[in-house]
Amino acid sequence: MRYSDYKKVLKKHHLRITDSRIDVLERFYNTIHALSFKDLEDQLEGYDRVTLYRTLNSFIDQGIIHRIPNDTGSACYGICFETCTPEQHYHNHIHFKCIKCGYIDCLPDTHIPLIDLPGYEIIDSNLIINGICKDCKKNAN
Amino acid sequence: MRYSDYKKVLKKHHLRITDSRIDVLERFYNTIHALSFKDLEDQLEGYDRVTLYRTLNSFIDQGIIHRIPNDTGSACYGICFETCTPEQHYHNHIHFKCIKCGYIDCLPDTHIPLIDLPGYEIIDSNLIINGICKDCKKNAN
DNA sequence: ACTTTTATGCAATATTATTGCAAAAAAGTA
DNA sequence: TACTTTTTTGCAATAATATTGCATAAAAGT
Repeated sequence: MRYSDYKKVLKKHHLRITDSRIDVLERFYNTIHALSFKDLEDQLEGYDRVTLYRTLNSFIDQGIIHRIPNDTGSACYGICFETCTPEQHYHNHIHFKCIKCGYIDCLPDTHIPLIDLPGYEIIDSNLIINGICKDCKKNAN
Repeated sequence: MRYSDYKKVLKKHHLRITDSRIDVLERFYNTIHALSFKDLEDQLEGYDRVTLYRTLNSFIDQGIIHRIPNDTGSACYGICFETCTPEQHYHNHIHFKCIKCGYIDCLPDTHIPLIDLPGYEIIDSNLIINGICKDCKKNAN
């Protein structure tokens, strides 16, 4: 993806073209893992922390990225595949968190099984699977 | 449950009997929802924040409670059903988070469907379903 | 009753996230 | 392009969440 493509993504999601948005977007498109705030902060020196937080929030609001629940306390963010709009996030892929390398990956070809919960109204669901990823299994021996 | 029962729980999990552990345990047994740190702090005045954090951590280590991932950044804790030991947490029930009242509930009679992820080694999984709980549906009209 | 081990409270510090506001940059318009 | 309006940025301050070290207190073991 090139600068002009990132611009298109931002335009499509009704966001102004700014340096930090282009750079953050580039990080998401060129990283196979989900990114934490800290990842972005380390990789994008020069921007104020506040700017990065606001950039992430604008992306979430506009359906460019989604927040991935995490029991460690610090949120992670994954890029949304084609389906999300400013009106609603539509993704129900599984997230995998590797306990060795710590990376969280979106598994785009998976989907969370439908669950029937009588009496409850289900809006969406998050499935995070913990385990050991392919790379870490390979490197184990 | 009475004081003597809470004592038994703590003993079974190799923890000393202290006031804060008894009181925190009581809160978990007498609350149908999962509890956040803030909930406990509000409900158990008189204990230092640090003591409450350490009490929660000792409960997690010993398999009395489990941490529930939460995309808001502040962790929630649910009590473990009979199955957990200091060696390993064994629970794979579904968690339900109501977007109206904000409460997270453990659904003890459910279980997370087994997922097959070729190449990955799965250790455990967390499924959090967001929606509207029975109570809030009832109160809606 | 005494000793050993563990937990608690306090103070300090670290980490993560948000807000207000003036200056800078982007987008819209003539 | 020059000008205006709107939004974004950086800085400083502050809030919210979590951890550590250490002396004292309490629990458990003998």
